[in-house]
Amino acid sequence: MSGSNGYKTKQRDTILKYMTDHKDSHVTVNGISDYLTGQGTHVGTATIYRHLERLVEQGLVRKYTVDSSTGACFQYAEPDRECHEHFHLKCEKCGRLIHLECSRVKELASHIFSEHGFAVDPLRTVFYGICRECSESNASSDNDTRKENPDNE
Amino acid sequence: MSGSNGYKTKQRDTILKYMTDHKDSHVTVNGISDYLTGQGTHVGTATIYRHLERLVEQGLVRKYTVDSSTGACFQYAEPDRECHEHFHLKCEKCGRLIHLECSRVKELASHIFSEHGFAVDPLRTVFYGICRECSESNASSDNDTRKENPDNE
DNA sequence: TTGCGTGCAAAGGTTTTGCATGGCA
DNA sequence: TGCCATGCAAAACCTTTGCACGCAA
Repeated sequence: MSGSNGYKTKQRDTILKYMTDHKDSHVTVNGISDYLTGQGTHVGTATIYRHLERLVEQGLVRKYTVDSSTGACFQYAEPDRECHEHFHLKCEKCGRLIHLECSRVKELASHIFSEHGFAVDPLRTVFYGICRECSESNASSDNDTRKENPDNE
Repeated sequence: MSGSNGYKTKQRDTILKYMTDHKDSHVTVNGISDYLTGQGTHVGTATIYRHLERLVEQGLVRKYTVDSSTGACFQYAEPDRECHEHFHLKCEKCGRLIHLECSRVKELASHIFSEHGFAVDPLRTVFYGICRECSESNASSDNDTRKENPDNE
């Protein structure tokens, strides 16, 4: 347990600011790097990885792994309200990652815990299926949108 | 949606046998490859990937992604049981796969479809978390009950 | 014979690591 | 001044893809 969070550097502030500015969506290391480079505030990839890893350890950032062939997703976790738990829907057709902020899902997690003794981890749990757009366009023709980079809304 | 499962080859049988022999634990591509090579039945990595991908599409195998920096995990799913009817809980501690027969979960799937337009696929969706036994013994200090990592490090 | 399956290697992508340098405390 | 942080590149992985050849049907 190290009491210090490390030095306060410009890169640390830059990354943390980016995370808090995008706390409503999940981001990738590539996305962060590209954005910062575009802003003229280039930060090395290794530095981003190292900071993100530390932030995850500190509980300030959550790490999602949707697919093993794509990269990891990160999202800022507000330290105030830990109840900010939502689940993710992953469309197997277009690869989109949808945030599901729904009380019913949280109720189910509570039910599974109280009745079945299983503590569901929202961080790891992803619902796989077909999203509305894809299921509508699926009936007519085949859209062969392979699984690839998730968008960033 | 092709009705055929492809040719019946020696490699296909070998991989499928390995999966059914290890249906109580999840395995990695590397683990399969190493084991088969040790047995003198070498199968190319690409072939393993291609077969696993097909088996996942057929619903015979489930694919887990625990972490993006490690590889994907696969586990055989018995076709006998009506696994399309219920969901699965995967304990991240002991690796056990729990079949959850619960109407509340099905209700949730219906809710997500009707309200959010997303058709959840029960075959692919797995709830990650900690099972009752592991959370009870969690107070003590057994941390790594990994039974399926022969030579990781 | 036809066409899929296989193996090997190369490619493509993500994440980690080594090392010299720069910056915080 | 002493370390930690950073950047760059290389390394280490995981996974996919291309292509020639083999084998099932």
